[in-house]
Amino acid sequence: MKSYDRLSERQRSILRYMEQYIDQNGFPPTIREIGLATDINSTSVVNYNLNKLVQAGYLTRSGRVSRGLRLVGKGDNEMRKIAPVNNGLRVPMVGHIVASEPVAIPEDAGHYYDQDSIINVTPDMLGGADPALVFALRVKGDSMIDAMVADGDIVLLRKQETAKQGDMVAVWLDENGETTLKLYYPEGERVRLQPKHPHMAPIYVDARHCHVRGKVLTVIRRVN
Amino acid sequence: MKSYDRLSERQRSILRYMEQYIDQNGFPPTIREIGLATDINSTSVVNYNLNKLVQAGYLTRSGRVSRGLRLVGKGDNEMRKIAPVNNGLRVPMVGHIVASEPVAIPEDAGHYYDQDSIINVTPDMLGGADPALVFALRVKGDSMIDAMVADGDIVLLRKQETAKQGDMVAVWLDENGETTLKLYYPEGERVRLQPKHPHMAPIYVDARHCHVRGKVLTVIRRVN
DNA sequence: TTTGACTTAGAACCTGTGTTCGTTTACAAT
DNA sequence: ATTGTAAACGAACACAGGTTCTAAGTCAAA
Repeated sequence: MKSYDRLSERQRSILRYMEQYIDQNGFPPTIREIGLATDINSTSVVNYNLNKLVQAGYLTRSGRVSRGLRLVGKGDNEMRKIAPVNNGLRVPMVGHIVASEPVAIPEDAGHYYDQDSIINVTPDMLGGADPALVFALRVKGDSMIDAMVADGDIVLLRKQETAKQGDMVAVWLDENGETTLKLYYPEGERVRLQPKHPHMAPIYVDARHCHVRGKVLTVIRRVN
Repeated sequence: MKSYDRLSERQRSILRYMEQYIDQNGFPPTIREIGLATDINSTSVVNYNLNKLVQAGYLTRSGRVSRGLRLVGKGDNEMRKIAPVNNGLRVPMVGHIVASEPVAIPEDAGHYYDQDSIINVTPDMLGGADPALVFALRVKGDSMIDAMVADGDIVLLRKQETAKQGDMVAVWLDENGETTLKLYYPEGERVRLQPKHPHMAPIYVDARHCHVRGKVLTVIRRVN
């Protein structure tokens, strides 16, 4: 994963246009307007490059709303963000975690996540884990609500096949044919999977049919 | 047309909302958003009043364009320059949010936060909000567990005194003498505070004794 | 009471606009 | 050549959101 993102001429051109457009109109342009102005004949390409710019930290987007663009770094007050700060890390979003569907865990080498699915995080969110082993999943459905994880949440996991008592892990259950997030408590032959929500009964499964995929490091939930 | 029209309360309300919204999001609101915020339940009425405001010279419109609104006399040139900005932003952690204790919200005036209480986040976690208005709180206790927020979680909030329907907000309740996180649903004289957890009964409070402190943008939970 | 200007509602309509997806090209590495 | 990946394309989709229309409620003046 190459880490220098030199902006392409196109991306620079988009920024230039946006700056001018906003200054001129008081609101950001649409994807199609950007395309027209920068000689891009496909909205998806504009969209693609906009996401690149978000990754590079040049702007932020409000998903699914028209003109939901915003240039980062508008004249702020104070020192707030002055300090260079450690750079963000980039973590691959390898898919969704849904009940009744296995999770595609990135194998040692062959990973093929598309660029769009890379999220930025800060080092402290990894809790010291090797960034190379960290991946992200988006939670679909409320099946993990008893683990205090809601639909749409993003979980950062560290790839590993074992777990310590009390770890919050993503486990594949042969029996149920699904992957879930639970608290992990090995008890000899069997494993107790304790929902995090108080007053909810634990699940017991055979240790041989319970495969740890990764340990949860952080849960991120974007609200609205 | 008599040009000396004093603005109606509604129209003034629209202007107020627009100003706040633009400041907050960097682009103007939609007709429907305006309606929602100013208790107008018909898009045509909003449209009607917007045209009035144009007549009165308070704003200009770009026909048949989404968010084609522009406050007149409002900063055209606000020094929006493209600042590369690396992926990290710094957000002050202003304290804890606990049942039965008020939250210290940072005031506009110059404030000084000590190093330890600053956390790093990435721009996309702010959902387009002005970084200068964002602050963080650490959740103490399980009192907000019905809002899917657990002990130890960090919540990123945007400082604001108003909220839209469905927003997850930090509200101060005179009655209970505490601040909590809930989903905000204004219903005329009263406010319905809906816990996020399904199958849990909402709380109803008098709108006058319910003060919004900030809107939750993101919830971050470090596991283990 | 009637009239007419002003304001509000609600729904229907339809274009604008973000999103997604299958495909294709360019280029570098193996 | 073969493979893998970044980048581009264009079409289709879905719904957000501006526009328009009909109807009705308010209120002051006649």
